[in-house]
Amino acid sequence: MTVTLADVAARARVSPATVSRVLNGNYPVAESTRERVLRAVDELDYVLNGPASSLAAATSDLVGVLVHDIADPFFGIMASAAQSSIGEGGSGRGGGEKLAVVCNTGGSPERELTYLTLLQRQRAAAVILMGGSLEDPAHLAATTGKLAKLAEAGTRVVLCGRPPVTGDANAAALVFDNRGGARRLTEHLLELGHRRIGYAAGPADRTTTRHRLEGHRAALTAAGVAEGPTVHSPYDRQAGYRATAELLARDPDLTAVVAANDTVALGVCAALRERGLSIPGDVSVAGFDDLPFSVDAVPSLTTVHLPLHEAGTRAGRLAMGTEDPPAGGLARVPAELVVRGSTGRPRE
Amino acid sequence: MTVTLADVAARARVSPATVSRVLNGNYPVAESTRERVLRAVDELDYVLNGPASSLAAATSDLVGVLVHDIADPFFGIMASAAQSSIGEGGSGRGGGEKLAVVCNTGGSPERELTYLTLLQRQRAAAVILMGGSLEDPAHLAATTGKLAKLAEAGTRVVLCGRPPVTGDANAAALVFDNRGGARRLTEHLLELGHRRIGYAAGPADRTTTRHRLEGHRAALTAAGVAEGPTVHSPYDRQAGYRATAELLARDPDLTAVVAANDTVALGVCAALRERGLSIPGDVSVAGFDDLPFSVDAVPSLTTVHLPLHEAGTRAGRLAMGTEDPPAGGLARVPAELVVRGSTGRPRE
DNA sequence: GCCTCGATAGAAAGCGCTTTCCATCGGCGA
DNA sequence: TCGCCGATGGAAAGCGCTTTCTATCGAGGC
Repeated sequence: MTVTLADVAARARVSPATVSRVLNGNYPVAESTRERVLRAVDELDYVLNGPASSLAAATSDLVGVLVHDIADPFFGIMASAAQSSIGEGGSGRGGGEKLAVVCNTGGSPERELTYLTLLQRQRAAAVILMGGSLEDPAHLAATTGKLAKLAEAGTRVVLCGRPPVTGDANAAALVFDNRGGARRLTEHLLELGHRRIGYAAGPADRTTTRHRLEGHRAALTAAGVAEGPTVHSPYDRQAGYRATAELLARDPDLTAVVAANDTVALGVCAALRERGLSIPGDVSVAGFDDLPFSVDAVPSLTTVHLPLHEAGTRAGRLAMGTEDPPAGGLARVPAELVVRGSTGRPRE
Repeated sequence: MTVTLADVAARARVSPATVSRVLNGNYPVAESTRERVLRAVDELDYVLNGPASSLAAATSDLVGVLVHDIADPFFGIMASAAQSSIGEGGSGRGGGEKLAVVCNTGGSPERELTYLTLLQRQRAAAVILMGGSLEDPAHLAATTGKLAKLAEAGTRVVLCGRPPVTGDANAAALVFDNRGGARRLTEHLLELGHRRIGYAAGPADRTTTRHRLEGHRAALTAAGVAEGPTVHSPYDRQAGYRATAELLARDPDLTAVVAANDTVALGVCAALRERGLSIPGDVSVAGFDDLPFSVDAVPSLTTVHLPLHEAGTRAGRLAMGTEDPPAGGLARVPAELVVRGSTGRPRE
């Protein structure tokens, strides 16, 4: 029914072994033979049976990319970049065509684990975990254990924007300088003269949230400025909207609000505007990530630029083995302050 | 080294066949036996070998989701919804755990074909194609042929936001009412009194572009209003920005600009604002899709709402076979006009 | 001119699972 | 009490490929 490798072999008048060798290209085959085989493949419209191939070779050409939320451009950009760089790599088995698959964990540790198991089951060639992780110890232990098992089974593990757990030696990690970026952002606000700064943070139990908050606090401490109100909430627009009400309730005289990320900042702006507060006239607003839309916001958003595309590309290369893992298994990705229109001097 | 099904069988003192049956659950196994097996699985930390399983069963639990651009929320939202509904479906083989993998074609027909081949190779259980297709006949023929082959091999094919090619009987299709939505949008502008309307269209060779443009023109024709300038460009912000310059050059007296989608509309707004034109005071602007950010735009965007989440969910269910395919294999998804702040009466 | 060696190609043994027969066993109707 | 049936579980034959391990054939080397 379906064409098998044996059919191709018969047609090309060679053994199945030879066909396999031509297809995988890691064994010398005479040019004339190769051509004959390729012609047969073409004529029969043969498609390799992936499962059979993976079974025999004990590895597949699947690369898993785990993200918290595909619909969020933060992940979309990284995932897309990773997928491109994975697609272009060309030396592996099966003609080097790797299938990069992105999986949406929804930020849930259970689904993360489920997907990791599924990928382990498929004998994935590599796994990339994007975005910060939950700091819940139980979750951390479970995930780390699973990753160790994957690594042991020959699956390459890459972390992108996720700090490695100590002892997690077999994963290459790309970590964003969230702390430094957040610090510079708050310093910028302080330099402008702000002294009452609210902070609309992300979920309390995420590494990313903690690091950004730490950077923010470090700047305040260094300047000897008292910390303003902080509200934790999810990484979405609604959250920013609601957090703003809370922030303002806690300190009606805020002159600036720092948001966990650009999306949250959008919500903050909407809430502020609704109360008749002008930006940055009455209140300055800052985001984080520098997502594409932040330049289009009105006013355009002061934020911290994260080279998401580059990071994703690099993660993809690491997963392919095209790029050597960084020394110590960990590379820092810089975060750069971008000053735009949403921040200014406080009034009076 | 790695634990195999045979190991589990030995430990549970049953045959491999029984273990397989317990794991796949489509055969009666005594409760006590089942428990023994599951305990053994747990104790040995056994993970099924996917390739082996797929090889023997001649099908895998992979579901491919092809999108033009993951980083675009339009696709992100649909893909994410599809992935959720696929993850929750629970009756298939391997415990019903399907692995929904999203693949980024970048809008390139070649990559689309490559991914389809890769999925065919993996014996995917289903494939979902999201977003309009290129209308290039060669491409259409190639893709249709490939889809036919997939269907023939038992892979379910679902189109979501992509019109089925005639004769492509074995695919279930969800099509957006792009024509109707665009028509209502332009009618809205006409009712407001606009007579000089520019159109920042998408790429000329996409079905989506064509349908939206057709709807727009239908409204104009019905009202007896002459068509304004139209510029084709990609579906991104930059494109909208540039298109606006062109549109204004062709007709400096435009009172409204309709954009191919919300993202493009954002670029249009930016360009307009930069020239000192107020929205909607000087020029009204409308988008399409109603992506989450459009409500946050300033002014908030008048657009056409597409139930992307619902469509994605439905596509996922169709792929899982959880939902019956629509009669005739084709279901229309409504597109609803949403009037917000970016459109108003033309001046004077 | 014979033997050795490099370059190719074939034979065959799995890879780890599923699934089609069968075999077995306890219970129930006659 | 005997035979038959439904409910379970085992044996074994693959699924389609990869990959040793060999075999063969020319070309040189001495």
